[in-house]
Amino acid sequence: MGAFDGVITELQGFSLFSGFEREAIKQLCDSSRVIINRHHETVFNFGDEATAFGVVLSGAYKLSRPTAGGEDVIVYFSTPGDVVAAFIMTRPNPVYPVSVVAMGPSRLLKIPRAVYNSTWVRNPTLVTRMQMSLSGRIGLFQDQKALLRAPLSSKIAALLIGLLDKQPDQSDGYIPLPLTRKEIADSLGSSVESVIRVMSEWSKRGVFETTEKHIQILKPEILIQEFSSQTETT
Amino acid sequence: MGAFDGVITELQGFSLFSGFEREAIKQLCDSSRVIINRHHETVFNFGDEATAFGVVLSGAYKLSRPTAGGEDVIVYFSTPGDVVAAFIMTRPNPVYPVSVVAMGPSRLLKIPRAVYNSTWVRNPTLVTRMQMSLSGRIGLFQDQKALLRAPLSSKIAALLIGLLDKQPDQSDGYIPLPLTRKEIADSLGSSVESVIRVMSEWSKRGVFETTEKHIQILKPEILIQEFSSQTETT
DNA sequence: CGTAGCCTTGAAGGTGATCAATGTTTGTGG
DNA sequence: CCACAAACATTGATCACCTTCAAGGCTACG
Repeated sequence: MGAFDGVITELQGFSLFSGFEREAIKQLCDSSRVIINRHHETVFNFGDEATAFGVVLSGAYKLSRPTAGGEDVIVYFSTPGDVVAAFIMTRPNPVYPVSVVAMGPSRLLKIPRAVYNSTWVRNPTLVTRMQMSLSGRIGLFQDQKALLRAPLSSKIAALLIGLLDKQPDQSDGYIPLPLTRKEIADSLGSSVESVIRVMSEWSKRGVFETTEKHIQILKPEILIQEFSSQTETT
Repeated sequence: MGAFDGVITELQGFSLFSGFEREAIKQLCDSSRVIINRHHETVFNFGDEATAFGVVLSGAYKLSRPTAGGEDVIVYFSTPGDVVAAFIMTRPNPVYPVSVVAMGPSRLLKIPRAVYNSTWVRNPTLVTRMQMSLSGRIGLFQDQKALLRAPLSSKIAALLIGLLDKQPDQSDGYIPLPLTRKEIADSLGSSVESVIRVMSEWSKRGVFETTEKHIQILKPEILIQEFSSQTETT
């Protein structure tokens, strides 16, 4: 059990477990394992029987599901501290509602379903925190829905600002996510080409820089203005 | 307390409370009141301090929130048995994330926030059911996101089928909702005119009929085909 | 060193938004 | 009970944004 000590310390740093005793966390993570993933590796597959859920320890994972057209939609970007697939653990015969794929080198604490139903739901504090996390996710969906009629540039700006807001330290504008234009398009329900046209423009203006591993936002003001104002020539 | 007996029987009929003892339900509904609303009456206002949540008893309520453009987006249509605003009760100083407005004559059981935090979260069965309801809502959002690139006709078809699926008895294609084209547009992030153009076509073909109080779907096959197939001349 | 995935740019076309005008229904108060 | 305002429904014309299709270059990885 010594190998787990570091993990428990990591978990204590997440708001989900903040203030929890090490011993309590250890019980909540009974029989769980740390999964180490490389870029593009899949942890859970859409439609598979859901036997476990996870807590993101480091890196990031994208949650996606197929559409009728054969394309994929990215539903959510999970960053450290996020819980994935936990909310369906209480269902009778759960299947994964999304695929979970690593973005860059990432680590996930994989916890058996039985632990959720025996231990997690019995802990009132944890239940409350989970509900807050859940309602936060719903809030995100609602925010996105409110942007349905906004121009594509607003949606991209909102996405980037949203990702930045999730970072522990947002002051430097650094988003440690290997995010491709295709993934942005899949997340917004748009086409790669359109996303590129908007972002190249910003890139020229020095609004941000991207490498294959991260995004560096240099002028967040422009993004904020973009998604709050309706009248913009781009 | 006799006046409440009928309400408790109603609640027992909802999946949220199925199998609960009358006495248990009575405790969960401590200090709550039945609110009777007419068409267009507002129960909760977006941004107001959230002091209570609700359970829809009869009729329906639309959940909407304003957008940057001054328009409204309809986020969800609540029907009997649905819980509204419950998920934010555990937050420190909650405000309503949506406005709740009656669609036609409706009744809502309004429960003080304190009851949620003292009684509801202590009941493991109820917590599990709430989480299932919540994850169902998230599933809906994901389904909608998967349709982002689909033509408007598919989105409208999916909305109607979704509403029909929520009805206790769906076999007759009857949806007891006074749903306007504008509300459909606001729910899909589209314009009234576009919605009308699609629906008039269907109306001519006898796919459905609408009155000021309900929707009668006559040929669900056509709707199902519309939103599952990608190639359709309409 | 070849393939696959990603990025980029251009041209053409379509779906749906916007604007405008009019008809219809509902609810309200005199 | 009538008149009027307000909300909803409808139809047409125009236009913009974004998609689609096509083609080429770049980089990473086996």
